Amino acid sequence: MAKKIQPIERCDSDVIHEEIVNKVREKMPQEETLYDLAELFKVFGDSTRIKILWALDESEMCVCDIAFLLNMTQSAISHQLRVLKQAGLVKSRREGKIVFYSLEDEHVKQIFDQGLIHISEESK
Amino acid sequence: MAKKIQPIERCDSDVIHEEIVNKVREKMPQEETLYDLAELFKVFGDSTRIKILWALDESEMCVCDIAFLLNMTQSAISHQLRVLKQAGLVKSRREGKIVFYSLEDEHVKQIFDQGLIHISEESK
DNA sequence: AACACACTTGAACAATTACTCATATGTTTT
DNA sequence: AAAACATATGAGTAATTGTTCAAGTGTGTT
Repeated sequence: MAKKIQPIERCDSDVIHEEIVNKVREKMPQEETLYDLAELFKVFGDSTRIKILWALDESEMCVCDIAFLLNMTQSAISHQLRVLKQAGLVKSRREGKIVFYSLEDEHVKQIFDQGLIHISEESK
Repeated sequence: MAKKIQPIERCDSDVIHEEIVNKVREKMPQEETLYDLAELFKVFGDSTRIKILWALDESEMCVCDIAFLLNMTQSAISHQLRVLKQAGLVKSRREGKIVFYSLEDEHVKQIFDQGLIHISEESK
């Protein structure tokens, strides 16, 4: 993305909404927390990764099986697994030549479910 | 992102993992559902939008107040509000010159909370 | 040792994206 | 009607990202 910043002129309704803005500012979580939260959701924001996570929620799988399941190259899957691992969403275990991946914890499913609730509401 | 596709050669462990892959494939939701889910999380995957959503969870606000709160231009905020509106996450209401935005429903907070749980687990 | 297999990694490229800037729209005030 | 304000929108741009391709690492087999 690009750069942020710059001094912003406040609109004329300043006086009117001053209190609201101050109240909201007080209650906002730390900048860093919100950034981390965005980073986490960014990881969920790709259909390949969503599919991988969904698959792993069903069963531990090796890289080549995930690639086969999703009809993608091992390389592409491996790159995405790296992203998922860095986000702390999956873990791996080597068994000879094969590396098995599985979900790191059960939060993934819960995050999915909340998303699905929104989607199903939407399509009404 | 680039394009997907291509015929993928299955790895040699075919026979061994065939059953698992088939079982997982059966249980996977529709392609479109997973795509929509990724699209939804993509919207959450930007810290500006996360901040806007968080602010609106505290209080209905007009564009210029959000811009002031986040120290960004009205234009930038307006562009992001458009994205949020298209995703069905926020709604707007005009009052004279001013347009007030608010959350469309209460799912937003719940999706946040799940994300925060993951983050706090992570930092242990 | 040489080879094959499962996976990882780095560079390159196309597609996407978040912002800026300039301009347009809609509303109120004069 | 003209001017001012709040917001929206389109084009342009720099940064980011997901995939491909080629080459690398690690493990088992011959």
